[in-house]
Amino acid sequence: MDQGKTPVPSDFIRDIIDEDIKNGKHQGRVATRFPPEPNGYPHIGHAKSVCLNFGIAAQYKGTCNLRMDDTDPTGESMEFVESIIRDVKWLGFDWEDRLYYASDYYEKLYQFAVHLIKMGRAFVCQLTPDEMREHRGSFTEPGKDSPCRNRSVAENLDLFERMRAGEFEDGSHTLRAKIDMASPNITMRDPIMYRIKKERHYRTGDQWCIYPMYDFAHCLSDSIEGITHSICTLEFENNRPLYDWFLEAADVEHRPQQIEFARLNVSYTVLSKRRLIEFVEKGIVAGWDDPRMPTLSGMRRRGYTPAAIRDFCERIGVAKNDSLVDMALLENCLRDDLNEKAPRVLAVLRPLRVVIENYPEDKVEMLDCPYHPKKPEMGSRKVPFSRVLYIEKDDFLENPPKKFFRLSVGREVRLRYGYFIKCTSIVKDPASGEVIEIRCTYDPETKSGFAPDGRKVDGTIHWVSAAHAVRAEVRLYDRLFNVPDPSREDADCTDFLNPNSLEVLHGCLVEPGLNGAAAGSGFQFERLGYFSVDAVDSTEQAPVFNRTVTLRDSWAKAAEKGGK
RNA sequence: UGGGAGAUCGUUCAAUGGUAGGACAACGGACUCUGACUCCGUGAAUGGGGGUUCGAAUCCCUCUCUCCCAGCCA
Repeated sequence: MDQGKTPVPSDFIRDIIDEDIKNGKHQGRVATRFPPEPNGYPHIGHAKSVCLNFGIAAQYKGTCNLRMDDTDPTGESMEFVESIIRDVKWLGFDWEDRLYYASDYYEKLYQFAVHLIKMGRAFVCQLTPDEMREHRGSFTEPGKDSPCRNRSVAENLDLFERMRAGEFEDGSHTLRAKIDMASPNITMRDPIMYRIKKERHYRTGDQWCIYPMYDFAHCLSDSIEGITHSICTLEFENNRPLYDWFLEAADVEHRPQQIEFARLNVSYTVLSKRRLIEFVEKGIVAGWDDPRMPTLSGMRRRGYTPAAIRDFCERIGVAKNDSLVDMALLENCLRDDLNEKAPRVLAVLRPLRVVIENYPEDKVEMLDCPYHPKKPEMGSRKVPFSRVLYIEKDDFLENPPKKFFRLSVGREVRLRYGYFIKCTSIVKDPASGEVIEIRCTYDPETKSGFAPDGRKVDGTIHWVSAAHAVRAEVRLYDRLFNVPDPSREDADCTDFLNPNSLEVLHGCLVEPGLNGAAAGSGFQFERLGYFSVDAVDSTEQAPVFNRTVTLRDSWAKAAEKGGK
């Protein structure tokens, strides 16, 4: 597993832990957990939590458990469990043998519930959902006690047992904590602990028809596992008193501490699981691993590296402010990592034919091209050079503006790791007027990349040999949305979908060495960006590339400004 | 509206009574067989108003704004 950069641990959570250790709380032990509900694929927002929890555990030489918080059978599945396991592993974290499921605690939780009933702290309620809502009151008005609130312990015990036995219909009965219907914190108004759902659970099957609610299950699961610091997101702040209440009421010896931090938001993307599910179901994207998705599986397929994501999670920091992190930071982290690791190769996305008139017809030279300009240890490969080449369409302009460093009639450029070539004339399609071929001469003395007479060229462009190049399909991805904060702009953020988030390029040409390159491997196409192999066409062995991220391009930026 | 939480460069995270700093973004320059990379530099912030103090981002008061809570979701 590749290692990321060293963590820079300093945030309010670590301050709390330092203080706890100083005070000997939990005997100085640190135990965290990452507790996803397996009802979707994990995304970059989960990565923040994963890095935080596992990072803290590592820093304090503690442990971090992976726990499936599967207390609601609706929407949960083994497919999602598997995606979580795969992606957390991929990120580079190891929970050793500590993979747990809240569903494994169902019996224990049931016994805790029985205990609460016996202590007179919970009761079976027969209010309908509508009545329950009505009894709950509002922000400004206190709630009303349920008529069932003062049942005897014996009756509650009996009813709860029968709930478990399946005697009642969904929604007809609930088990509720007896707290305070007048609490200003609505979470504390006799919250539901168990509901009846005669639904098959992906792990426990039909064994249970009552399922514990989050607030009841989570704190006790933490306690069972000996978690010391239960780190969750800000929306659970209101639930913290309840977290503590259940721990106290259940009379457990171990009392974890809940700490909340702000969840991640990234500009131009949406990280709401509900919405991601919607994109998949509506076919807005091709699936959970669509390279445009902010899911870890999508990002992996796009060519993101675990190290880049870990680095990002460190750089964004941990705080309690609502924040919207600039996508540019994520891309910067990725470029930082890829810049070190990605081999450089030659590829042409939009080919323009070049004929070198003074180069022999049948001659082929194998030019030595290093894989990384600053890392000779990465080695090199031989790339064929011949009379007919293809260059990037963008690298030739018939009427170049002043600061254009590339090819134009009468101008000379260097072919990367090749020769200087000079454009002598162009061939146009008589019908469209489009430039379809450019004719050049080369200077045989410039093979080293330099001219013996010391003359310089403005630009160096990339190329492939026509006779040797491999055809490839290249998919260019862009942000899924065209507003920075789609989820805050409107309830239905699909109004802000970027229609150009995917562009498929056929007829791209890559250097021969990329023939049959392994799926998942990543490269930098010189001057074009970072690309990763999505798949290899089984019949032609032709690679299909995803563009991982673009290179910074000051020319494009200048051109964009100048054009306006 | 009741309760909870938060407000620092464009963005994000620091600074916990003593020179407001880093990263990303922006801009400028140097270098360059990738207009990349790298390096150097510049501009840029304490939500408003009071108070305490020799000194306040930090403590107090007040105002404003933002987010979360009225699922038998998590």
